[in-house]
Amino acid sequence: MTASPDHHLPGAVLRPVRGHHAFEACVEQLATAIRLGVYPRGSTFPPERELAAMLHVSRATLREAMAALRQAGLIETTRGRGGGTVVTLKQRTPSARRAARVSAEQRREWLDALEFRRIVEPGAAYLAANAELDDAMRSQLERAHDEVAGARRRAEHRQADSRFHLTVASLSGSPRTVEAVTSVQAMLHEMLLAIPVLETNIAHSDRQHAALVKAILAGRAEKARSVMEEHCDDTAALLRGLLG
Amino acid sequence: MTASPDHHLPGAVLRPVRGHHAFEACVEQLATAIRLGVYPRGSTFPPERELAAMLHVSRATLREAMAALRQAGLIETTRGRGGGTVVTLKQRTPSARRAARVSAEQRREWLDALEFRRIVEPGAAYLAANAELDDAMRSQLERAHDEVAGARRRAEHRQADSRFHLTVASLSGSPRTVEAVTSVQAMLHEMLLAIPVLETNIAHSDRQHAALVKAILAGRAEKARSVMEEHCDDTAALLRGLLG
DNA sequence: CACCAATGGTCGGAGTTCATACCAAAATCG
DNA sequence: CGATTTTGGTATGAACTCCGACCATTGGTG
Repeated sequence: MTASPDHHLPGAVLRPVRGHHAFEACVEQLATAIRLGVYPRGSTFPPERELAAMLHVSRATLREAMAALRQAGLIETTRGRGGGTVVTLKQRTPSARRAARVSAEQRREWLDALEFRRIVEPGAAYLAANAELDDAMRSQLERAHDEVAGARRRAEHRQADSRFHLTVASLSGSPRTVEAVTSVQAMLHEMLLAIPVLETNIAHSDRQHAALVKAILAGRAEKARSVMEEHCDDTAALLRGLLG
Repeated sequence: MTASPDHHLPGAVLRPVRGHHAFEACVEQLATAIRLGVYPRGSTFPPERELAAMLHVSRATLREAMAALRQAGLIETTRGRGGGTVVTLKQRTPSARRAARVSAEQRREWLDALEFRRIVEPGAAYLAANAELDDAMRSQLERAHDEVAGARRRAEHRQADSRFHLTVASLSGSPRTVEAVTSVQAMLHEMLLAIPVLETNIAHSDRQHAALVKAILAGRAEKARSVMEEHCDDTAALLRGLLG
């Protein structure tokens, strides 16, 4: 029996096996972690050998990536006991001129990320609400929420918001879900930097966060999901409007 | 202002930047495409130069991967005009002894994939139902469904089922969603090969597929999603029971 | 039958990444 | 003050991957 594949599937399913170089992927992942507030300004990276192990690259490759981050002014390194790498990045607010230079390809990628975000973040909220959360986890969620509410400057608020979403994802207990949410949060961050948005309705966003926290802590999975869907839809509607 | 990161986030968010070698990733992706029925037995791969471009690897690396697949008996290659690479894999049914040797790490990974599947496949169905589908797309979906219904042998049915799910994902119009569904379908395939399951209720599964196709073609996004959720839950319940 | 096109196969050299070992700086401790 | 520990920094050789060019096979065409 001979058959040919449905002609649409190979093109849809096959993809670059590894993306760009290890070095570049390293830079990107660390820069993303900094920008999303996983390593806020003033925080320190794990020691090189440990971080290389976490990223599954050689120390040489990691060091090359670190050199690039230093060059970009994101980190500073000191040697010797008590030394290490400190994050120095001062977050920057969006530039009003960036969106005009966004390519059609970039636009498509951003729209795709918004679609995917609307799948994975509500899914994460649903799993988090269904999970058996211990007191430490519940505290993490409440603290992450408080940090958003307590953030004063916009860039600080942006990072706190990312950490909040990443915290929800981590409570899902699903590594694949965490990875998916990390990638969409990275893309969202990129979009919000590139697109000059009006101040989002932070009070409204905080109310949604509060409702989400309440639903997760109460174990109301469907409620958690629908609040997160609404939250994603609100951000997406704003960004789509500006992307055209 | 100095801060340390929430101690849970770096561990959750940082991940291997590139996985294993390009060569190994190549083998894995092509073997997965074969096993999921994207390239069924008797079908031919695109020419080497084209396939290398699709996977973003060198011809040399691709050729090494092809050599490994030949060695494994999955493909055969002939040179000259009208030559190329033909899939020869005879699908195999699950071995009753494999599940006993599954490591705890593998088990965790599989359970994670089931959780993630329950997020991304309903999400894909929802997007597909919301998408503007032209006649060609509607035909693809109906044909994929018919192939599942018409498959007689179990391994053939398994591949047709995968192609059906990949087709739904491709109709979502979201590359990230397609990638997510591809990865969970690959993992599901692995699980179903490793775990000796009782014959699933194919008639029930077909009814769920039919309901899903109907909902997607009618543009009923919420319905499509809930049917897919039920479909995922049924498979997951069976597999979880067997995984312990 | 010669030529051409469409495929796979091979080669050489360069770039990237890795593993291992060892050196240097800086802080702590006895 | 010397020894130790904890960090970053450097060097070397091997493995992996890539690129470009060219060769070989096979089938189609005029």
